[in-house]
Amino acid sequence: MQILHLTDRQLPFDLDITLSCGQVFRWMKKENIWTGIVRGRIITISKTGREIWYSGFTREELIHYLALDIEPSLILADIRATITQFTGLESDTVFEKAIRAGGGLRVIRQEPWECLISYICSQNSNIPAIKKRINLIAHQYGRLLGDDLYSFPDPQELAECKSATLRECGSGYRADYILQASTHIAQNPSFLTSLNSLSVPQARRHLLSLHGVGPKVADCILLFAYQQYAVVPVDVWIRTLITTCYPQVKERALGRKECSYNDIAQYCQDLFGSYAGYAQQYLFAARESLMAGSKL
DNA sequence: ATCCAGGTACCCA
DNA sequence: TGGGTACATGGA
Repeated sequence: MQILHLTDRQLPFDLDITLSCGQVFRWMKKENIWTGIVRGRIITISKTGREIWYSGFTREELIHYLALDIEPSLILADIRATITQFTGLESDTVFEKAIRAGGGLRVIRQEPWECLISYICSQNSNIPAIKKRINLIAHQYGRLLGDDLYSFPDPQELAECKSATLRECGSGYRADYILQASTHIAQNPSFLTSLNSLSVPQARRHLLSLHGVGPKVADCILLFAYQQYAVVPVDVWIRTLITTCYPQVKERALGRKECSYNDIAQYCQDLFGSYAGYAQQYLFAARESLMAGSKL
């Protein structure tokens, strides 16, 4: 067990929100200790005040995974400046409310492979169901690491499994998506790492070529696994929240019945700027209180 | 019981 | 391109 003391520049940091907000699905909290599996290793993290107690990671790995090397104040300042520039207003009530609720949230650095499968699994499901599904897949196909904790299966391991048993993990119709993506990655081992050297639009096109990966899933992977902080995944919550809190966005539908995926994403990028994806996470994490506040 | 969820593929005009 | 629908499953 090691200790990391957070500096002023690393604040605010909220471990609970960061690991439970629905960006990553396999962390579990028991008696103030979070346990997770990253790259086949068991990791524990807990936080009391400014001290982070951890095991399984080196200090550098911990900082990298939790993105503690990025100063939240700089991100916040950038987003606020863009809001002011775009709206002409001094501050944004909705965004500030989200920050008060969850300003300590960090967008963590996930492994591309597990992130890809996780978000294929996520479609048309609520977060508790997604967590259960992914944990069942790890339990079924991963290696036992100890204490009922399993590694996330690698592409070969998943590619070799049967559609029917995948469905027993609660995957439903997503089983074939998982299978096809696994097969593709197993046959093209450099697929995910090669995305690092591509532009965002190119990387997005590559991700969209996978069966079962649409715009929302591709954008989640770009944001969570490739640190493309300007990318804004648009799920049903964000769509509802943006159209409710920022009704001006409907002007962008231009004769169409509803805003398109891209209308919403582009509006967020115009409003929040180069950290729009980060801003999206703040809004997503605070969605209940924000929607309650807007009486809808 | 009914509705809905960090959507996508597929079809049609 | 935009609009509609089926899809398996589990949570609330």
